[in-house]
Amino acid sequence: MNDTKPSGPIAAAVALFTIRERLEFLRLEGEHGRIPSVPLEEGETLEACARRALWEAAGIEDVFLEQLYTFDGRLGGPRVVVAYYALAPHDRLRIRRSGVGWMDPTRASTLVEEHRTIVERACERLAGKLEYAPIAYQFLADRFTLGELQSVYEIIGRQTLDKRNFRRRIRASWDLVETHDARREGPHRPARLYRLRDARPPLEG
Amino acid sequence: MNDTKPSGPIAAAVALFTIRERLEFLRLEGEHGRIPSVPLEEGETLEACARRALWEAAGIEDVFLEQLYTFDGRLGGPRVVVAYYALAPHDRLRIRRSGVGWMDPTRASTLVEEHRTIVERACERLAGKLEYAPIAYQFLADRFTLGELQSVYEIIGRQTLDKRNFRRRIRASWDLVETHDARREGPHRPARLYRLRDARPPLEG
DNA sequence: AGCGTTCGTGTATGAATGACACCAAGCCCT
DNA sequence: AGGGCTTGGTGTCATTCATACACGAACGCT
Repeated sequence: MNDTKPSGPIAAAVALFTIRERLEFLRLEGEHGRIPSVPLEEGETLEACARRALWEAAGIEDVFLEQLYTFDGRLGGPRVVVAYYALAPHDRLRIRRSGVGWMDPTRASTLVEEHRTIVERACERLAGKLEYAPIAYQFLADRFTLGELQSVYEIIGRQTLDKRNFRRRIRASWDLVETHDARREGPHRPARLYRLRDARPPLEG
Repeated sequence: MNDTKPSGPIAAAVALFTIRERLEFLRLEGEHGRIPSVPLEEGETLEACARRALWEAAGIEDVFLEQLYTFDGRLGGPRVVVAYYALAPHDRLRIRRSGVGWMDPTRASTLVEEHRTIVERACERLAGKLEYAPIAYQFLADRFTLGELQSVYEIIGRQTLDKRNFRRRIRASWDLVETHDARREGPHRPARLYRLRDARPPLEG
């Protein structure tokens, strides 16, 4: 967590995103803005190392995780940094450490350069991947409404979408299962709950 | 090049592809099938290391190179392996070392497992990227015919394409410049030569 | 009972994609 | 010189896909 502290030659860094009104990422508080990052240990896989970074920084576990890119480390830091991004529904995250908070990725410029680059590239990957892979549900609970799903797309894509066209597109490209339950929330018609068939646990895909 | 030889904790490995009738990749000869791979040196960038792997194994330089994925190394090898894939036109490659040859990627199963995985994932990435990025020209000379370009798509996609639809698609999505030259080759009508506007040198993009 | 709010559905139009056939230009051979 | 062979180069039509758009349904609240 400090540039001058000696560390192993390889580290994993994780940009964890969640949605709470807006898209946000997990940021370590401190003079130099950083995201969770720890050196790779003996016998540890890269993915395990990335998960440990989240655990040690924030006590967070069980999130969707995908490798993003590997960067040349900076002088005084690790030799290389393997960057991951992670997605999780906000209400399933239990932050068990202090010293972390959420930040709008459009304000990533306050991070140290290397971590800013990771957050920016993760945003690009995320926006791109929404278009061709069913990952948006990683921000939602196991069962979700189509309205919630549409919100994820609108927030990440920064544009409103037509409700009917959106539903047609999702139904065509995702393998959704309509449950018999609905979510009632507020003084209006309840929304049907769906789940993804074969929704795998949030492991690397 | 030998599992038991000590090496640094980080290595770069490169799957170099070219097209010569079929899609082929550069393979090191020897009992255990391998692709070029060298440990990262002090002060060297990952990309430079990947280029050095190609240089030391085959005397090849100046190819298009893109990072693919970073793997956990296997016991006895480097701690992590940063995999790259490279593309180059076959006739611009000068192989200046012995002990290397070309192999059909569908026969990658004879490689050591880690390198087989790299070749397979590189093929997937390549096929996917053809659909949305103008990289196919990396297999061709600076100036190329649309027929040559179509061949690249057909070989990698393993299916024949309609000539007129292909040309319409490419003209719509690539920024092509029609030169005033043509390539005469064989007893038939010469083909117009095109080049890509802003065709950058084959560096990482 | 009426109001406010979100949920949920179909159609009509324009855009993009896929299928399809012929003449042109060159070389070779007779 | 003419005919044959081979690859280069072009347009239209049918289908599919994407976009724009409006209204009744179900609930809670007052």
